[in-house]
Amino acid sequence: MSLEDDLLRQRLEGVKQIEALGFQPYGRRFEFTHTIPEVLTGFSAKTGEELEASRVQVRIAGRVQTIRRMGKAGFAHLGQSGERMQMYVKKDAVPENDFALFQLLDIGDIVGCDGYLFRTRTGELSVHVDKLHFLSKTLLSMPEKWHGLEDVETRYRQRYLDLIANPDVQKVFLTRARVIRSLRRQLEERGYVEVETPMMQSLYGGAAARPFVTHHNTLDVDLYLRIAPELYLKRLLVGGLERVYEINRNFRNEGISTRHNPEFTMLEFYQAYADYKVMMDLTADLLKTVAEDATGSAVVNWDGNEIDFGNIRRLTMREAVVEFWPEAEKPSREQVRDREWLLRHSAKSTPGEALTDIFERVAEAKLIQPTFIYDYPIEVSPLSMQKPDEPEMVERFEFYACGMELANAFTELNDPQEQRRRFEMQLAMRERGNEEAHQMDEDYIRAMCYGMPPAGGEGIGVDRLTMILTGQKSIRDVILFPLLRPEGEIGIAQRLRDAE
RNA sequence: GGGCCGGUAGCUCAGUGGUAGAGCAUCUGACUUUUAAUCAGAGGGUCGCGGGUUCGAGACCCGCCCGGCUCACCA
Repeated sequence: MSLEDDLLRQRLEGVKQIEALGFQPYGRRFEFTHTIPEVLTGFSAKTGEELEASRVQVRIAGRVQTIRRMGKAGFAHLGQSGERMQMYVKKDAVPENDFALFQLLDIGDIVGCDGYLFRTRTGELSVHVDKLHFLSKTLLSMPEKWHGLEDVETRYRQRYLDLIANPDVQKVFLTRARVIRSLRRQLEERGYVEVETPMMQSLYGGAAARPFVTHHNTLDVDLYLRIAPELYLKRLLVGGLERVYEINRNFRNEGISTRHNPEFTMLEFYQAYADYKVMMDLTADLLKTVAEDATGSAVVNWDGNEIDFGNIRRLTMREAVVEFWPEAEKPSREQVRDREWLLRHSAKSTPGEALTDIFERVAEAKLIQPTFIYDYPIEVSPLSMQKPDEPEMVERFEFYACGMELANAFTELNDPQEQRRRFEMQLAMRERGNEEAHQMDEDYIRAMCYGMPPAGGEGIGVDRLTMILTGQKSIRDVILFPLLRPEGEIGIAQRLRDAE
């Protein structure tokens, strides 16, 4: 018999013993007086004498993290929301069956207790238990108390176990929630309206990426999971919703890496009568405030670097190429706008694609401090408006930090004739085999034919922003259930059946 | 997809060709203020899977599976 099956039998035997003592192994509603964090914030400052004088009675609940039994008494720590509280269970202070129950507890069980607060001989704030409550039995053994759960694969596949064993993981996801809450609040304060647009689309667009395909049976049509909500949000601008935003998932059928998950969360927002410069100023405000809301400071540490969201540089793409050129002899300002020079320094076939390619190779990884890169070539920007004085460039910026692209924004193209020409250019690219070229979206053009207000629009990658604000180096550490290959046979049902 | 690294007890990890190990967890016993409790004892392993080399493989070779990092593409 394997150890694990042996353990399962022992635990199931424990369930019967718990029932025999008159407790329910899987309990019901439990009304506590304090959460463990509330007890700690409320009473950590009190001395033992003060606690003795006021005799504070509490009822708490949590998961058993440690047990130290010493004959006719013992200690256990209960964990809740990443904090822990010690309980002291003494044979003559609790009913007989409660002490028997204490003897049966396993690490990982969920229990509650009544008792009064006191300080132990070593000074730890603890609950002097007078009644135990059993709430839920664990049948499997918990990860080791000192190292926690470190196996990365298990942490992602069984995130619940990761959250139990590694309190810092809970903190990351609580910070993620604060990031999203802050973004929502800031946009709402500026009059933005949250909307939901289709995740399943018969035409996909708004970005350059390969899609996931699915099928609707009744309509008998193939549908794509969206790669971006952009084209729908701009239809809403046409309809008169002048400030809209959506925070939701995009799906891109591309590679997986520390910075890419096939489904990821994007904030997209559009503001009528604005342009990319307005969006840039707005983004600077949003990012500074979201950093403060999520972490308490506009300055955060990421991979050993102080990242200051209160101080964002602004460089054109060409300036960035010059500044980050790896050799001592840097190109001149004239060279980085010279068609021949650009094509000589890249394998791409147009000057604009070449400039973008050179920028990505030369500058992107070095953009550690928060930076806006603006003025992009038209070839890589099919939905952006041209610069009035320089038609081969568009009014577009991206935001970079920690060597990652975090946001992409532009003055939205609202001329239907020009949009039609851009789509036709993309179709030509598609026919030449570019799978990621934009599809023609006639309804989008039709919407624009009714008049789309001038507007600025932007997308911000919420997962990557959260990575920086929580100091995580892999996107999987800010996504609760990142995509992995399906696991093989687990076999728990069979084991439970065998142990019954 | 390429390159590099990893998979040994429930967990964290040792183990460079010769009897599969440690700590935590588990089980038994002792212990009424411990806190990585302590003390005494015990059980627990298809060494990711499949081939091969060898008198002998956890280790060496080949293939496969799963994961991590990285490059390429993307946000």
